[in-house]
Amino acid sequence: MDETQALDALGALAQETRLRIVRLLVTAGPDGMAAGAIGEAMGATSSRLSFHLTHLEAAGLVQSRRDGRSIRYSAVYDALSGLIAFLMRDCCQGHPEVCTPAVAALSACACPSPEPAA
Amino acid sequence: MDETQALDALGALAQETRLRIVRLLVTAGPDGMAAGAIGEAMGATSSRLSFHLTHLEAAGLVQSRRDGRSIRYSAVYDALSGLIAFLMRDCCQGHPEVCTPAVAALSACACPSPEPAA
DNA sequence: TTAATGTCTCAAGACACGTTGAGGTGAAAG
DNA sequence: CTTTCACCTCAACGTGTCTTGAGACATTAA
Repeated sequence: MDETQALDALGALAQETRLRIVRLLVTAGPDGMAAGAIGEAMGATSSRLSFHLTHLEAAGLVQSRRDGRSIRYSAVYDALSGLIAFLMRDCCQGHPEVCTPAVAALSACACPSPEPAA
Repeated sequence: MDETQALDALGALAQETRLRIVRLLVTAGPDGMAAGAIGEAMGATSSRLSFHLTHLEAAGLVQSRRDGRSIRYSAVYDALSGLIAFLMRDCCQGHPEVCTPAVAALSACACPSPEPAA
């Protein structure tokens, strides 16, 4: 992820409704949710919801596919992990003060295998 | 870090000049840099720079202290790591697709000790 | 076809954001 | 004390963002 993509992603996440949508879709898993279900969870009108979903999709954070008369939205995990990696990149240039607490927070979660394939 | 703080931090980072300032200050280390040196690196007028530095300080991402006739700004590492932890929190609820690549990216860097004190 | 459902598009308005330029404040030097 | 330097504050302007409401499009059922 380059700076332009990171700025798009950060801008997309820097809005209450959109941040909640992404968090909702991440927990919803790969199948995602229908737009209507998201709108109900957000308490947003269809127009407002569509605006934010379009914004998130343009930023590459979510993707959509039609399913019958619904449209299902799901999180793009690569985009989110890419953004996190982008934010962590700097600290590795001799200043691990950012990385270490982040990894500690990670380890405190229930992630199965926190070590890479290498 | 709660949602409100995360939104402030994301909004502060979602702007080219501010994102570059933060990245510059993270690599600059705990001593930080004088406002003038930051402005020179950014190619920004003093007014514009001050606006963005004030914005970043209000978001808790940087802090300032006077040093002679200069004012030195430095990154607040806790805020950045807190934001990253906030973004990674969701994935741990059964969907490690976000965490794992992020940790892999971390390990690919030269961070000395990627395991917490525990 | 007609009707109902789910979602998107568009225009308009209110509001927030980023930049600029002029001017002000605090600290050091002569 | 006056000047210079480094930086901040303020008002104003153009631009972008978010919300709303009306309407259109696509899909399915009767």
